[in-house]
Amino acid sequence: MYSDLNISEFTQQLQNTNLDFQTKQIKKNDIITTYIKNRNQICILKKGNADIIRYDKNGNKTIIETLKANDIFGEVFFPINTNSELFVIAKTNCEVIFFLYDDIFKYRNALDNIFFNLFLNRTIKQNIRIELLTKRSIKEKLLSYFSFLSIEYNKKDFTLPLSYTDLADYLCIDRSAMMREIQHLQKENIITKNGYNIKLKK
Amino acid sequence: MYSDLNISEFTQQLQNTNLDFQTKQIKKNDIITTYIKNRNQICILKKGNADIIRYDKNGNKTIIETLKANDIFGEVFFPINTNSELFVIAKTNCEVIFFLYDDIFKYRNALDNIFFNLFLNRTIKQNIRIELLTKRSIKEKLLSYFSFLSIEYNKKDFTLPLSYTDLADYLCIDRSAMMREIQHLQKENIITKNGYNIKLKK
DNA sequence: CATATTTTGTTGCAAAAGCAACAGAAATTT
DNA sequence: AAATTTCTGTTGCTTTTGCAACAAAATATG
Repeated sequence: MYSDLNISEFTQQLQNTNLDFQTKQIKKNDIITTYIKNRNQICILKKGNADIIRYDKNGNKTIIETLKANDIFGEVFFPINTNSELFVIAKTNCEVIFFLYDDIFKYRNALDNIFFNLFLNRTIKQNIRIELLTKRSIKEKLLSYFSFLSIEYNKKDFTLPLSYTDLADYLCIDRSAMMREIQHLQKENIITKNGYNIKLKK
Repeated sequence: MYSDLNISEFTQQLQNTNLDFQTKQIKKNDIITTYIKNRNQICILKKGNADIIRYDKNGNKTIIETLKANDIFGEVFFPINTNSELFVIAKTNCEVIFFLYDDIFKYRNALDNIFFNLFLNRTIKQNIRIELLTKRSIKEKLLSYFSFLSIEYNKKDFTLPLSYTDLADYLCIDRSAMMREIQHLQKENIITKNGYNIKLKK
């Protein structure tokens, strides 16, 4: 999309640095990687096609992302969440370069690092959004959102940073249907609510 | 999230470069920017909160992204689509730094540029995904997806790069409901379909 | 501080989407 | 090339979600 990418040239450049990386061949239908908290892997798909997928408790498969040659992926980009294990599956035979975030980070200067981090934070934020939007019901969307807030604030009770009207717009659902679902969550004793204050009861 | 961001330090560093940028104060509820094709703006929100929003033809507002201090945004990250004009609205008084992609790009060396582009392409890809997932109905999700393929291939007819089963997983919808909707699109004469071949009739 | 505007909370009803099931086609494996 | 597996196409039924509407509460504005 933006400018020319030449991964094989890039790979050659890599050889001339001290940057640690590994290249692997992966067979069709095999697992390229699973996202593991704190490993902070960054991968580049050099050849082939792959999917980042998740199965939820109802057995629904979600394709989180489809990957093709030159795509970058890895748990660095994904805020790992207890409820979901992510797999990257080779759809065809693949060639993959594996890095660690910290190794790449060392290779950058001060001004670059700021941009690097702004990009990284942006992509993590987008992934949170995608994680919410891929949930199949209003209830799951809400619970995932509350769970993210709970992790962010490191508390079981927190104040919504959004009005309910805005929250519905953010989750792309009908506000009245959302309010109904919040009532259900209270009746089922999963949350308590007091104005914008939400408490997760588990 | 990853490492320490210090935007005011960053701003000072910027003063010592020849990088072109502008800083503006924007009042609450004012429009910070609209996304305009080919302007390739990159912005950093230095202070305040803002939303990236879209109104669809039914008047549904969608919050595409919520922005807070240190967040990066701009049309560089968004594949602009004829159906949707995006606005960035200040939720509080804001201070914003404006750059152009090309100016920032000049400031980077060869190895960096590859990573820079990989990041950029990744974020664009995520935005496409978010764009699809924020659509309110199966019909709109399908039409948006077809529209993206049509733009990517630069043709009104194209072959799906996914099975129908996978497409449903990608769009997070039920396969049978999706097939039913594809039938409707054919009956309404909006598309023709022959196996994995789709033609947009407009 | 009185008035206007926006947001919340709620409901009955309509529409959309999901679920289950299965036959036939296509693709893959042995 | 036969057998197995996966995918498509379809349908009736159920559940979920959206829509419309409105009163009460909260917030913003002159």
